[in-house]
Amino acid sequence: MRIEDEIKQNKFHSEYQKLAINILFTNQWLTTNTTKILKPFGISPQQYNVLRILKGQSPNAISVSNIMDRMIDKMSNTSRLVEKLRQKELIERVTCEKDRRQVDVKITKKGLELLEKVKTEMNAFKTISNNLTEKEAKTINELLDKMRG
Amino acid sequence: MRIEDEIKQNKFHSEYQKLAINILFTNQWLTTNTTKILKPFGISPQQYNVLRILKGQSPNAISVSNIMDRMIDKMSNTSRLVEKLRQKELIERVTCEKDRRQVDVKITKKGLELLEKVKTEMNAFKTISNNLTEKEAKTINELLDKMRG
DNA sequence: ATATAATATATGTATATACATTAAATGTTT
DNA sequence: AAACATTTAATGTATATACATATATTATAT
Repeated sequence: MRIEDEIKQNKFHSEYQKLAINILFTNQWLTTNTTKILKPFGISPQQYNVLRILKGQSPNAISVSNIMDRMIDKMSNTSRLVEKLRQKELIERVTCEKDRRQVDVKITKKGLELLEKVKTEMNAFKTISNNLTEKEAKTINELLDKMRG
Repeated sequence: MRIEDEIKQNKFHSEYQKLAINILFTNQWLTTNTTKILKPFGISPQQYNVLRILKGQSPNAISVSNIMDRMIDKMSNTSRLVEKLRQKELIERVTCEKDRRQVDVKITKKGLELLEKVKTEMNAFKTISNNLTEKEAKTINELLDKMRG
């Protein structure tokens, strides 16, 4: 559905202004869908992001600031997100011996198992790949990168 | 900067997965920039969205649910956002006489003046139009609409 | 060696968000 | 008209977020 109809606004100041609004709206659409998929698993999209970062490093541990660098939302409160995941036993947290300021974080077996289950559900959300060709997806990716400069 | 470098992830499962992450990241980038511009004016991006919707209807008033339909983020707590704006005297709120469940909301002179000042600052944020041609912006708009189905 | 700066993480706080529930007014059915 | 359903808005509540500040540790400068 056209963004014009989604937010009942039929004129935009420019194609650029429309693009800004379209990105905000599309993000909302995507986040709502993801949140719904994750809800039965008891984790938020941001916690999911952290788990996937940790899976990428597994079986190694990485520091909290290292996680932050890799997060989609840089402004997140990574310490508290990590603590939430620890309470659910999805990750482990140990003070680094070499630099005692750092905290080494590692995904647990339980965390990896949860990600596997989530993956099945995520694969069911095929709207994007149903509606776009791979070439079109690539075009958007290149233009978004160009846009941010 | 390429999304790969922004989040230090050099391989993606597919162009589609990369696109989902790119949209989330670009949204974050855009929201951070907008929040910074709005901060000196004491309003959040969501409050700004409501003000612009009301400006679009001005000098007429519209109901809270009507505002919600036009908002980028449909899940927002429009009642509370409206109340915040009323406290700042940027909008007025009157119970509708014809249907006493409804509340008619209208932007004030002060609200319109604030939007004018914000506009000047927003115009200074030219990153998008500097980095993309109008045709490229249009391409993304069309593809995002297509993507959501 | 001591003072100062820089770094890593955690905490405090106000606001925002998601979602469920409530309350009031209006519509619909019988 | 009475009972029930729907709509509109507000409120309650738990969690998340943004941003400032604090604390501990390590690095650097004097």
